[in-house]
Amino acid sequence: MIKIKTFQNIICQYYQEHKRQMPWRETTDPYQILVSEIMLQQTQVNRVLDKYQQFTVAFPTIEVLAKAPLREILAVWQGLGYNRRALALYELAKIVVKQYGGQIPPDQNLLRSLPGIGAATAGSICAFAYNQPVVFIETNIRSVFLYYFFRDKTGVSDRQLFPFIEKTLAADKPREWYYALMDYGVFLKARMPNPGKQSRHYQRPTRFTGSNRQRRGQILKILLQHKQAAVEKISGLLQYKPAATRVILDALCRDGLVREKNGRYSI
DNA sequence: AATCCGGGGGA
DNA sequence: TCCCCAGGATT
Repeated sequence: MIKIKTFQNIICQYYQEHKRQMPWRETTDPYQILVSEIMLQQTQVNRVLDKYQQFTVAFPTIEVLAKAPLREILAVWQGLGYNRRALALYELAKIVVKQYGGQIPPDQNLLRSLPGIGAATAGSICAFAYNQPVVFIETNIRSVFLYYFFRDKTGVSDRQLFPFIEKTLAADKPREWYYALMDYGVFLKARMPNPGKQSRHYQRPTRFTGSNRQRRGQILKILLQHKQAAVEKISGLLQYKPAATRVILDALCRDGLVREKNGRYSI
């Protein structure tokens, strides 16, 4: 078993020489860090960079975001994927402005109670925005600990990993430490088969082309281009059966991303 | 525990 | 083609 100090030195040394620069690492504004964390959920860094800049320019504060029309928010989000995240962020902004005086709560449990924020994002915000020595895990961190402490093991649960994350945590500089861990995880995955496959929680990606969620994205894009439209119109543009198109539209309505009035759909 | 939810870059 | 990404919510 590798010594804790040795492990820490490897991670820190790598970080000193190869740390990645990102705009959200240059700020301590909790709102901007929140935006980046939501965007980074299941989304690679290089695809977030541009959207993050656009979004934080269009909605520079949480108060501005809370007052913005959903349509404008989704318009900026368009192309990033998982559009529910934009809606959740919007709802979160309204709650924070109304109930927390506009301050993003510096507390894991409070954060987790907010829409679109789970354990990983709550931990990230506490570490990166508030420099708290919290213990959390996400995909890059997972890979690092699987590689160094569970080599040749399979079916490893996060519960088994947490004690190691806690023991090795550089509690005097959690923000930098977690940046370093994540950068190292990216590095590991670039030079070997994904260690994440050793995780009990690993799931193979499902195909996207021809999927329901591809059509959801296409429908949202159409509705952003048209003020409103009936099922037949959307179905035609989509080249998809009207009945099936309606099923997807109704699901979008239930999610709160789309509205229906007198048979016409809009955002 | 399994599924659903977006979209794109890289191998 | 396949892989998988700073995950969360729902069932």
